[in-house]
Amino acid sequence: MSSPPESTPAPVPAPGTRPRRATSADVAREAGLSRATVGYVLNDVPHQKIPEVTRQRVRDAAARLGYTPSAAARSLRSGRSDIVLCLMPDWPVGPSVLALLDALSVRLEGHGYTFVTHHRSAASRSLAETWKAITPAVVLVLDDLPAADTAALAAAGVRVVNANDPTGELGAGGLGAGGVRIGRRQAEHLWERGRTRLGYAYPDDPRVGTFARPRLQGVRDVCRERGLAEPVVVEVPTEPEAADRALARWRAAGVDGLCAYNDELAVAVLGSAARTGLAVPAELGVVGVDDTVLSRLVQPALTTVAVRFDRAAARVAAVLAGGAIGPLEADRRSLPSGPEDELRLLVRRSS
Amino acid sequence: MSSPPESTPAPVPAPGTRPRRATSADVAREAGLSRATVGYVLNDVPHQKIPEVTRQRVRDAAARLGYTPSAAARSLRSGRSDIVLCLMPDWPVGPSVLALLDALSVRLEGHGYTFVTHHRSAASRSLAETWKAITPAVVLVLDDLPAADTAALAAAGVRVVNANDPTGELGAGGLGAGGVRIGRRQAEHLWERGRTRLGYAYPDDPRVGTFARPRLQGVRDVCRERGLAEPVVVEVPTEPEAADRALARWRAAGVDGLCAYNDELAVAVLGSAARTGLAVPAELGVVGVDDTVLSRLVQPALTTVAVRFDRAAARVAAVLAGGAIGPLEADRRSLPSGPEDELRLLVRRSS
DNA sequence: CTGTTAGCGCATTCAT
DNA sequence: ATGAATGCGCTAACAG
Repeated sequence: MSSPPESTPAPVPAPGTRPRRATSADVAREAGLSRATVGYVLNDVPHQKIPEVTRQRVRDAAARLGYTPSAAARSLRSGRSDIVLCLMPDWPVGPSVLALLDALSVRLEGHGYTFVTHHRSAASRSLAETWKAITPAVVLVLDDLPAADTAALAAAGVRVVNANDPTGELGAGGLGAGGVRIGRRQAEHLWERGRTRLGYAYPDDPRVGTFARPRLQGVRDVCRERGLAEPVVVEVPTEPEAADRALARWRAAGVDGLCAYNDELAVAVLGSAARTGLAVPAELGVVGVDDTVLSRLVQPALTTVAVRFDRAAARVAAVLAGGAIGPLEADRRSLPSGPEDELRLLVRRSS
Repeated sequence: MSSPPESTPAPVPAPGTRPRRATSADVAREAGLSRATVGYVLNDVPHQKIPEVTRQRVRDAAARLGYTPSAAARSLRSGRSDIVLCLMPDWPVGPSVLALLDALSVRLEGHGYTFVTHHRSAASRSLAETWKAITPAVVLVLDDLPAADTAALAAAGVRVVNANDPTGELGAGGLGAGGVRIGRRQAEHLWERGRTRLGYAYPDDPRVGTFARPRLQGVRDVCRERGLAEPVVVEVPTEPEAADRALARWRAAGVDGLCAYNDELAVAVLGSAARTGLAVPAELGVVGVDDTVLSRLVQPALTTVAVRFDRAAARVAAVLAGGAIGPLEADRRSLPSGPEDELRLLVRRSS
């Protein structure tokens, strides 16, 4: 199979063998220049003064050959690739996060990066294996990372951006506008509708605590500001019976307005209300988060807080791409608006 | 900031500068051997006869230095990386697909691959940019790929596996047990429950046709075999009004058993039934697909077909990892069971 | 000024 | 068990 070294050192690749990808050397040959010159032109190196004619010659040759630099060689040289690796949490992400990923992907492409995600689960091997196989330029972490991994990544010189660290590069807004604002929006809405006793449906899964805590905090803040009593927080596993029990507790406490961690829990409450004959919204107003497709389809249709991912993505991408650019700078650049504009309240029937 | 070249060309990395990653040369030095030997040992090259003592010496040194081969150098040499790239469709994937990805990730890691996904959307740049930046060993395509991209990938020698191509490497089972079986299972169940006139809720989004068509086909097949009339197929956009209209049509046609493309559409129908006062399951039996968390939470709880992703993933991973292994071989190897065992019917209240 | 030579970054593998 | 070559791109130092 291996072709023995021909006596004639043919620079012409054997026709029909395998259409080897064009390399910078090929471009150099085609243009009648050296590989160095090709590199300088194609990378727009400032120190080198190369006349426009030559530049064009190189670019033409590159185009003719369909040249694309080898990512492997490039990252071997530079130590890192153009890849932004997003580490997905091991809990099931909702559609909102997926939408954000889509938007983020487009955004980062605009900055010359390639955006990929890695879904790890409890059974996964060490994270180190993964990022070493990719040598990403940046790692975007959606939930918390084990300290060991954080340290290892830092040691390897990989920039780690944590989407939920208020002290991190993304600032308090974090990803998805920051949970506090979401909770605030829910509570404000219920208050405006005349609800005076709020409840909170908190997720059962400890893994989503990073997201849930700030949201609940937002609700708490509003209650305090408006002079309402503390919200009645109930942890609700995603099971019908659990929802029934939770609903009973809220009823006993006289709750008339309920903020749910997300649409899923909100629907659980809606289902429970239907079973037990509690009238929504007459007796209880319910607000979810995510604008899941289902939130429009359930009966009654669910009022929910949606995150505008196009905006959130723009902000996050700016931070990820601009290494030195802090969140404030980034905001001022590409966004006239802050994280608060990334939220939208969709009022439907359930509130 | 840039450190000028010292007059003393110190082979010792300046302490405290940057803890450069250990290379195979470092291991060689540490073990007092050559880089070649290190390579042979660490890669278990069969032709080379290296005594066990030496092997151990190398392994110890590698462990001591925490050596990990540079992925970049490796793929520069070999022409491809250890990455399996999954191209996500540009339509919103459901939780079932996500679960499969998780399982697949774990599985492929077992085969020495790194599994990453790329979410592209309509606004994305050319796919070529993406895979050239990654040089994956295999590309797993979830929906159809533009012909141009398929050709380009093939030309570059990248293996493309299409999850939904019955003629492809994954065989008729495809990913997720193949849609036909899913539809069959839904219809069989309704038939067993005494439903004699079936309806089908077909998704509105043309992009999911690849998944929807075979599922509907499965329902059709069962109707034919059981001597039932053709199912009443209605395209249902995910909007409440649309669901209402669809439900009206099914009622008019005397439908008493409904198969929905997925849980989402099933819930839409459930919501519509609740609004219009149609009794489920008394007057209409409803079966979804996916076992969404929500399917348990809605009222009435939804009967649904779940895919066992652990099994499906094992099968797919075996095909992806074993280049030469056909689907049949793969099945025989790691799975005593075929794709039909990858399905499970969860009977709840709605049927 | 313009463009070249040469060597680095790492792992793999043939020929010795 | 090893030296040397290979894969490809980047760039400091240098020559025309």
